Amino acid sequence: MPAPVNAPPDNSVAVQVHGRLRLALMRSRFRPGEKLTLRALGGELGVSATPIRAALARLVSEGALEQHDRRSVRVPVLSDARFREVVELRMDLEGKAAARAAERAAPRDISALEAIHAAMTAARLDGRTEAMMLENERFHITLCTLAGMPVLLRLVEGLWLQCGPLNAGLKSIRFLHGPEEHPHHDVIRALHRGDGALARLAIQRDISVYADALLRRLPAMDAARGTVDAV
Amino acid sequence: MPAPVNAPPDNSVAVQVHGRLRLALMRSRFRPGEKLTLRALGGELGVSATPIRAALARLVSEGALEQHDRRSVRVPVLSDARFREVVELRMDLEGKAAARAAERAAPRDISALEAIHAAMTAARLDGRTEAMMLENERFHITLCTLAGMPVLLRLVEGLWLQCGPLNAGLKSIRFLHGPEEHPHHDVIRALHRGDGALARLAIQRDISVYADALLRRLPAMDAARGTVDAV
DNA sequence: GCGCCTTATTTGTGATCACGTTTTCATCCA
DNA sequence: TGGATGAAAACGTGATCACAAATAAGGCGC
Repeated sequence: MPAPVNAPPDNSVAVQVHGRLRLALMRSRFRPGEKLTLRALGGELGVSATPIRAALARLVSEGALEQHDRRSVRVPVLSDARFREVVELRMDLEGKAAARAAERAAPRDISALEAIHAAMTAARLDGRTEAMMLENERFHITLCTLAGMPVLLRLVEGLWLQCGPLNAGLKSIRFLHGPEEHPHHDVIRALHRGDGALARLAIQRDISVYADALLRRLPAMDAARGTVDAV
Repeated sequence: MPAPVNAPPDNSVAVQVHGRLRLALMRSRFRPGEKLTLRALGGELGVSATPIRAALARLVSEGALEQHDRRSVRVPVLSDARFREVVELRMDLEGKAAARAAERAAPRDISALEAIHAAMTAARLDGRTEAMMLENERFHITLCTLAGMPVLLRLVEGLWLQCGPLNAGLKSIRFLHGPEEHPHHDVIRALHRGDGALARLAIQRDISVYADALLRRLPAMDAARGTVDAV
């Protein structure tokens, strides 16, 4: 076919590709260090190189991909130190967002947050790990939304995208704490009380214990899936 | 001409355009709310639409531009609240970077910082405001580099890009404090002593007094150059 | 003189092509 | 058999084209 004939149904093809690649990145569909080529992705997704180029450019700017030299974009390797840095920044930024959210959240906002955590707990009990992690992300992002700070929200989303590839791949981090003593409950309690300092501490504890558990399992994971040894 | 004939001299045309647009944004060459069109920019820069598209996509992802609906990227208006938020985040993030830099900086790093501040002071005394603000940015960015936190550095660069358009347009903010009591001196002193807490406070004070002065002059500036009233 | 409908221009988008560079692979000589 | 060499395939890049949607312009009826 010589040109696009039918109307774009919902959104631009480029943003669709961007979303699909973003999701694939979050789920570790690509190995760290893997080189992404335009024609291969285009053939796989059934589109030409143009929207792929746009999507890759955006992902590079968002920090989700790296371009070592020009003419090769790669999935970042996310070293140990880099992961620690992302976690530290997340604790600062999400901590601030939680504190601000506690001072602003309306009851219905808190209810929405409780619903998300309930869905996450349900997925956890059913063993649907991937759905659980998706709901976990929704919890954190929604909390940041409640802070009413759009610039901060963008920053946090970017950090999630960067450390997203690590989250997938692990299967059972489900027994860090019992369902009743999950740090999210402390966050919700703090929101109900309007206690900003408590909300900050709670979300920071949540991030911290999760990251620590991830860091302990990280060497084993690296050994399991073969990371592409870079040039 | 039907196709690119000569070899790319130094860098890709797309990144050149990206840099030029980024610089133009920093210097307020575009009015807030102005719509940027592919063909117009392409004609102005003498390139086709393709590299312009890539550059605009990157700038949108970096937060330097907004796309209200699809098929129209605009220069953000940067409301009062948004500017305050960017400043608050800069204080947090650059404060952390300064503290970390104080614990890590080698003497030659501090010397480089002093040289930048000297160049900035010279530009200030000569009345070269634009050069002064450029050196000021170099000071802040270099300080963040010294923290050895690449992710944090990216975030701060993005924040500078977002509030950059405001910095230009004002001419004489030069008399906030005498040349000897500039907050940068406190930062450098703190680096020499390896005092992280002091460095954080100093850079935060620098950001704060500058932002306050800017906020006071902001309504007058908005009245002066006509902001494009959005649709 | 004013509002609505039709037409013309503009704009973003995706596909395709041409070109230069890089990488890969097969061949050949020592 | 091993390492250098040549050709060929692959890749990114920028220009160009065709098309759809949106905006602007123009003309008609009232």
